[in-house]
Amino acid sequence: MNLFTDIRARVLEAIEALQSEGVLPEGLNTAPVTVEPPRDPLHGDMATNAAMVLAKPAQKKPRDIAEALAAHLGTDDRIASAEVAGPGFLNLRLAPTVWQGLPETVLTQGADFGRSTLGQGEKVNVEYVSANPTGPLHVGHTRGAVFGDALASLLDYAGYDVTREYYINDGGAQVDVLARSVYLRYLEAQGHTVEFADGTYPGDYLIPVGEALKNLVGDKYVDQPESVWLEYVREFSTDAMMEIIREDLRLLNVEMDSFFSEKSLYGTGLIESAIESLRDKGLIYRGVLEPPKGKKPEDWEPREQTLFKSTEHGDDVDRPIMKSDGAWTYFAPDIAYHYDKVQRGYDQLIDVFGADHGGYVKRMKAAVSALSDGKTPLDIKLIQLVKLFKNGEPFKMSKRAGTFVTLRDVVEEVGPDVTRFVMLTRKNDAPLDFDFDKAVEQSRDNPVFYVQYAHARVCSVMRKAQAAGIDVSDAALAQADPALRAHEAEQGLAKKIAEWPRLVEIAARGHEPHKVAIWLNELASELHALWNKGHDVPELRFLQEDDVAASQSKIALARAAAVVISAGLGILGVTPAEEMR
RNA sequence: GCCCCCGUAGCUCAGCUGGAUAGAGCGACUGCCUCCUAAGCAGUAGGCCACAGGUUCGAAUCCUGUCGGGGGCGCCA
Repeated sequence: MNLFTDIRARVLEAIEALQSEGVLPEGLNTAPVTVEPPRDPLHGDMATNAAMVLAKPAQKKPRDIAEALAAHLGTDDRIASAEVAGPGFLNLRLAPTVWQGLPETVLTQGADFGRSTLGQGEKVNVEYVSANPTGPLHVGHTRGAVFGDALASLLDYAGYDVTREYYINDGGAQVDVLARSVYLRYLEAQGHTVEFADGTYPGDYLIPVGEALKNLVGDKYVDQPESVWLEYVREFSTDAMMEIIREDLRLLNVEMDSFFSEKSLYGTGLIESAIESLRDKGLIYRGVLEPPKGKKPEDWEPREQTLFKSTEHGDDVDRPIMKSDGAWTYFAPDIAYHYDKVQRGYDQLIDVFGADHGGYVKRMKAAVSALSDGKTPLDIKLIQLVKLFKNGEPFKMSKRAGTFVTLRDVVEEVGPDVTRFVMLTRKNDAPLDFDFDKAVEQSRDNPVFYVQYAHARVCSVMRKAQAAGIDVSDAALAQADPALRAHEAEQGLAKKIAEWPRLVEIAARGHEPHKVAIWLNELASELHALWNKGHDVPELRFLQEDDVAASQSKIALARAAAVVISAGLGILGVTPAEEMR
């Protein structure tokens, strides 16, 4: 149930009525008509721009249209008043009974209040994390993991059929590097002294992998050339790394529906058929690219390569898909992978990349556009860096030295709930400061705590009420008398709650889960405010001494807020706290 | 040189598929605990929404340009 779309539908009815009365001409485009909360609550509960956007096509004064609409809308018993304001806004005030009745709706629908049909069951593939299987996940991956997971949940809640997918980059040279590094650890486990040259991974996390390899194959690969052991060790190592990564994701409560291996594209004809598909469209040719300007390419020399005409689909230059030695570039398997996604019948694709991959956005979009004949939209969300702070000091990491702050480090320090929430309080494309101290601080400026606390307060009231023998089951609260929560301040909270379904749609449409986190903070603020008003105005306290009916009615409102907080936190993957400790 | 992102209160940031007098937290100042958790609430102060044009009934929001910050730019993944 979305009050805003309900009322918008009512406005459109009024427009139609005016058309049949001949006041407005037929054939007006009503798509730009919106019904939204006004910036200033003094203007009312909802405002529509209908009169202003229709004024020009209808060749009438906005205020005249607004007056006519107001006359029609005034007859709806949900609408208490409709007044024309400013340049032609129509401000609507809803009947108090609408707000008083809201908790009943919420408590009847539970977590489904806010669930939307926006997605119409469309199939969406959200690809995220997709870290190279060369080591544990670090903080940067963590943000991508949390973002992708929350986005997937949000889209699911908004009515999409979502697949969470991880693309395993196990086909390139970096897994050979991994294999060599593990081989060194293997030799080490055999008692050899080894040295980690540049271009190997010196991290300690490979020590147990080397040992495990020793336990499995004994000394079979000692003193053997790479050609003997590379393939086996590579497979063994990537499997071990993926196990570590899956375990890291479990720590964050991220669960993938599907893992797609890059390696599975090689030698199976999948890359070839993807490229063939492009060739059929006349988008593959042999050619020589211009050198990039302004970047002084030291060893640049013209080479003829096999190119994808990505410029036909919005890219700046055409991109090589095959090296001059005839091997595929990394872009080729990426094309094949996305071709596979298109073939699997998704209506929409979303890729979550690190911000350092910003240069690949256009070519990937071009590829998907070409492969799907423009039918499958691809949205690429870039995740900016996470800057870590501890004791006010920036926390540095160095992958080269093998010491970096891992996902596990963060989660073990502050827990999955805090990790997830903090990472979702900023837009994906804005850098994020993550302060370990602030993240666990219990104060107003820690949004995790603040929202959790609001939920816990409601739970606290309910415990008190229950102890007093009051039935606070959702079923009982839904039956409570709405008229006993008629105070203006109580309606204020109800109005905030009523925004939830609309917020879900806005956040889902924009692929912006951070909006959920920010809105939850606002909702929590409304609840804390009402709570504190109870200090001065006893009738606003949720628990009314010796008045079961009033208590139930007011607690129903609080409980409705808690239900929505819980649903919102659920999308973010954060557990709502029952009490604070 | 080209492409992408960003520039909003002293600080950290919301708001951006155009809407009325631009918001929140922190910091500063002032109030509120005989009362469901003061781990909270209320209020005051603080702005040329980087700059200049354009589109529009209306621009922080869309377009163009300038300046400033970050990221990226053919065989590397």
